[in-house]
This record gives sequence, C-alpha cells and structure tokens, in this order.
Amino acid sequence: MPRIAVDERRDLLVEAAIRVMVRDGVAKATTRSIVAEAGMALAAFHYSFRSKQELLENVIGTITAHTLDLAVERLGAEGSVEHKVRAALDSYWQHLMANPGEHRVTYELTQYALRHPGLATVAKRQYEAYIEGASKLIDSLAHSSDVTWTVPVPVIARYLIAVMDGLTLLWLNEGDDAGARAALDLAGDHLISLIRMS
Amino acid sequence: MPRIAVDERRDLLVEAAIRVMVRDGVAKATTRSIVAEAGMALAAFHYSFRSKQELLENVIGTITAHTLDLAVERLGAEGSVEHKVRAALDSYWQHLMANPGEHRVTYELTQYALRHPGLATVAKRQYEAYIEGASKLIDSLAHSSDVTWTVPVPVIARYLIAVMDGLTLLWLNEGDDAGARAALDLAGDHLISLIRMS
DNA sequence: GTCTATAGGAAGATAGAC
DNA sequence: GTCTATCTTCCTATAGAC
Repeated sequence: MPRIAVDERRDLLVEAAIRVMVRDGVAKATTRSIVAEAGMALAAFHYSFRSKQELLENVIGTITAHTLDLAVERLGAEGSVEHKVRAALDSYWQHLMANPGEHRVTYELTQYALRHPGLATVAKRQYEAYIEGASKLIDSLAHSSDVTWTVPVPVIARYLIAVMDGLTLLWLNEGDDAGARAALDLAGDHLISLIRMS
Repeated sequence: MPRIAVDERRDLLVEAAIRVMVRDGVAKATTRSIVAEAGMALAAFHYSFRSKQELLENVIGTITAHTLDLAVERLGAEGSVEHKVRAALDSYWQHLMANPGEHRVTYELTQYALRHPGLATVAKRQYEAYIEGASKLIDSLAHSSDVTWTVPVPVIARYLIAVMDGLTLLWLNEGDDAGARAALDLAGDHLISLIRMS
C-alpha cells in the first residue's frame, strides 16, 4: 500500500533476490519467491523491471561490485610481503567459511548467465572485472613492499583466481576444512616463491 | 514400437540425457527433451526410471566413471618425471579444449545435485572419487620414476584438483586460450618443484 | 512393454480495477 | 503506483487403451 519510488523498489528487489539465492539457490529465485521475500505483490516485479533478465543483470552487477570491494579491503595488512600474501589469503578464506552461501551463488550465477544468451556478455564482463581486480591487487602488493614478481602480473592474476576458485569449490563440495586449508597453504607457498626481493 | 529391454532403455536414456546436457545445459534436460533426443515417447521415461532423480543419479555416476577412466589413460607417458607431469597436464587440457561442453556439465551437475537433498550425497561421493583418483595418479607418477614428493600426497591431490578445476572454469568463463594456458604452465612449474629426486 | 492423453502444479508475464 | 486475477506455457508424473 505505501508508495515507494521505483528506484528504491528495484534496490529492495535486488537485495531480496540475493537473499533468496543465498538461502535456496539461483534456481529457486523465482519472481514469486523474490517478491514474497521483499513483502510485495507479484505485479510489483514487472513494474520495477522489464523482465526477470533485467533483475538478474542488476544482481550480477551488485554481487561483482561487492566481491571487488571485499578484495580491496583485504589489502590493509602490515609487515613483510610474505606476511601480506598470507594475510590476504587468510582473509579470503575467513570470508568464505563465514559466507559459504554467498560464494556458492556467484558460481551458480555465472553458470546460469552463460547458458542464457542475453546474459552471457554480462558473465564475461564479470570475470574480466575479477581478473582486472586481481591484477591491481598483485601489482600494489609488490609495489608497497618494493619487490617484483618473477612472472608477468596477468599470468599471476589468472593463476591466483583459478587457484582460489578451485579451492573454494573444493571446500564447498567436499566440506573438509583441514584438507582444503592444507592445499591453500601450499598455494600460498607457491605465490611467495614467485617474489623476487630487490 | 520395437520392444527393448528395460536395462538397455535406461542406458539409452542416460546417454541421451548427457547429450542434451552437453548441448543445452542441465536445466534444459527435461524429461521431454531427453525422450525426444532418444526418440522415445514421454511415458517411456517413467517405466524406465522411477523418477527424474533416479536418472540423474545414473547420469552423475556415468560421467564420474568416464572422467576417472580418462585420468587413468593419461598416465601412459614416457621419459622424465617432469615430462610425465607436463604430458598429463597437456592431455587434460587437450581434452578440455576439445570437449568444453562435457566439462561444463560436470560443474553444473555438482551444483544441481548439492541443491537437491536427495542428490547431495551422490555429489559428495563424486568429489571423493575424484580426490581418490588424483591421489592414486600422483602416487603412481612418483613410483614409476622412483622419486618422492616433498608434500603429503593427499595435499597435492587436493591442490591438483583445485588448480585444474579453477583453470578449467577460468577458460570456460573467460575464453582466453593464451591466458589460461600461461597459468596452466605456471601450475605445472609448481607441481614439478614439489618433486624430490632420490 | 508401449503408446496417447491428461492430470496437477509452477513458472514468467499481463489485464484491468482501484 | 498498486493490487488481484488470469493467461500461457512448460514441467513431472500417471491413467488407461492397446
């Protein structure tokens, strides 16, 4: 009954959609379940968004931005380069263990998007944003400690993203805390071995 | 019209389901599209399988077995340990580039399974089978060349699976051949550095 | 065993009163 | 802008004739 500006309604629906996806999965995030989560009538969906696809574009954009913000926050550690690398990995891992549903949703969303022609380009841009973010993170890590990498930054960036994605999936699917943690530490060793002191 | 044994019909439906999933994605693999692919009537589905879930259990089992068979074939290389490691990674990568749809489906299936209570245990067993397969592969690689690993085999196995999963996703999502390949080679360097000659 | 026909429900999207 | 009611389509699963 209360009148809400369309822009605000859109934000509320995007947030509700993300909550439903985290709780029940992307497939269960139907227009009906989303408006129910937001406490709105079904028709509210379609005078806020032209289609479900338009909502999903916004959901993907919001989640990508959120993830990149978190990555930037992770840069704050003090001490040696080695310590900074470990701290960054630890910080990511802590966030994963505290918010598994959120991470699972990002994988579901890219897969969903890549199977739907209208969303495929959005998914690719999302991945490119991650790679660019990782590159900047790796670059500034070396600069802040006045060291260099023995391997080109774009290569390390892709390797970093692949390893973290893979370890995340491993833990989400297998559920073995100690096993995944040991593999993460091994990846950390490798990253540190790529640093050349100068 | 021709009478087919139920067991054979089940196999035909499982194979048809996999073809549909590879081509159109797991979400599009409905009972209707699967029987259409197999050239059967809709009702044939439900006197071959109790439910769609029962078919999916068979699909997951078949794909897991197929993947493990491929991994075993990859062991045949001759030469130094380093060469064997490179050859195994190359062989995997070649299969990925030639069958991207098949690999994409395995990720979709685990995600699908983990969201459906009745299939969650099947998905976990699938992942455990992968880890066990990787462990055996890593073990026999060292034995056949009379060297040892500087890190426990289960840790390397999880690291290997995570890295390959992550690199696969990276390539499937970003589509950059050279970028993913460079990251793969970096992972290869790391694996080789974990070998201790004796 | 094999089929046609249909039940029964949930999805995205829209019409039209207020 | 906001709602209820409904359209249309697609899904899994079953009934019942052959």
